[in-house]
Amino acid sequence: MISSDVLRGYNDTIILSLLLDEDSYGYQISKSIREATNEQYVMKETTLYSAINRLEKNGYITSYAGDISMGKPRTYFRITDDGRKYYQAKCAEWRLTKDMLSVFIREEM
Amino acid sequence: MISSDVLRGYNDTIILSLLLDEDSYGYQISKSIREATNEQYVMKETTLYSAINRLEKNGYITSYAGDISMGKPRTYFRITDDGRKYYQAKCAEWRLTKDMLSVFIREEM
DNA sequence: CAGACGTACTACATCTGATAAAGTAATATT
DNA sequence: AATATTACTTTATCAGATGTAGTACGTCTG
Repeated sequence: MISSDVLRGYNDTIILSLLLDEDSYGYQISKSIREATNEQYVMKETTLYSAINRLEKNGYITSYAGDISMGKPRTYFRITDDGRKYYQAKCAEWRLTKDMLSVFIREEM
Repeated sequence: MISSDVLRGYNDTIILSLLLDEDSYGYQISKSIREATNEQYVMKETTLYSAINRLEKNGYITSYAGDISMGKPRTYFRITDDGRKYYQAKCAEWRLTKDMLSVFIREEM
């Protein structure tokens, strides 16, 4: 089981990474994450939407009404230029963090 | 400069990793972290001590009075068997998390 | 030997992101 | 019209990080 604490602050990055490929909406984003991680990481519904709202508030994504499948119409999200920049910055930060923490992680004992 | 928020949940692991080598006390642990990361990561004083208190409360470390250098006597910390187990579990968790998140991190764009 | 100084913490308040529980909204189906 | 389905929103709570400030204990200096 994956600790959500270490991913804290990276849920936004995960979502942006998917939106780089194509516009998407809540349920599909959630599904993509599950599939990309072989069901290892399932982002909670409230975590997903609070991340989405934060991203939109920060100007990293924009939304537009989409088509209907069954039920309430979907809201699609598209990454913005600021979102791309933020994504790149977070990727760089992640690489630094990863290398740094690896100093304290031992393969075997 | 790395934000400790990124490492949230792994500050405990970092401290345990240092205590695997030798017993230590607050100030020295802090210094070791700085040195091991080439000053890239400087754990805040309050973060350090709150992590230490949490570790002790959870039974992952024990403390004993040490000698004096100048000022208040040091409290030394020693990792327990439970602490070793916890450390190993966190290392395993970290490897999983690292691989998982790497799916969403792109080297270049 | 009193007061300044240094080391080693502790207390308290605040912030952010994750998340549980529950509710709302819009549309299709029966 | 009632129910089901999909797509969210609202509200409240929690933990870990961190800023600000203060305390405790010892040495050093005049």
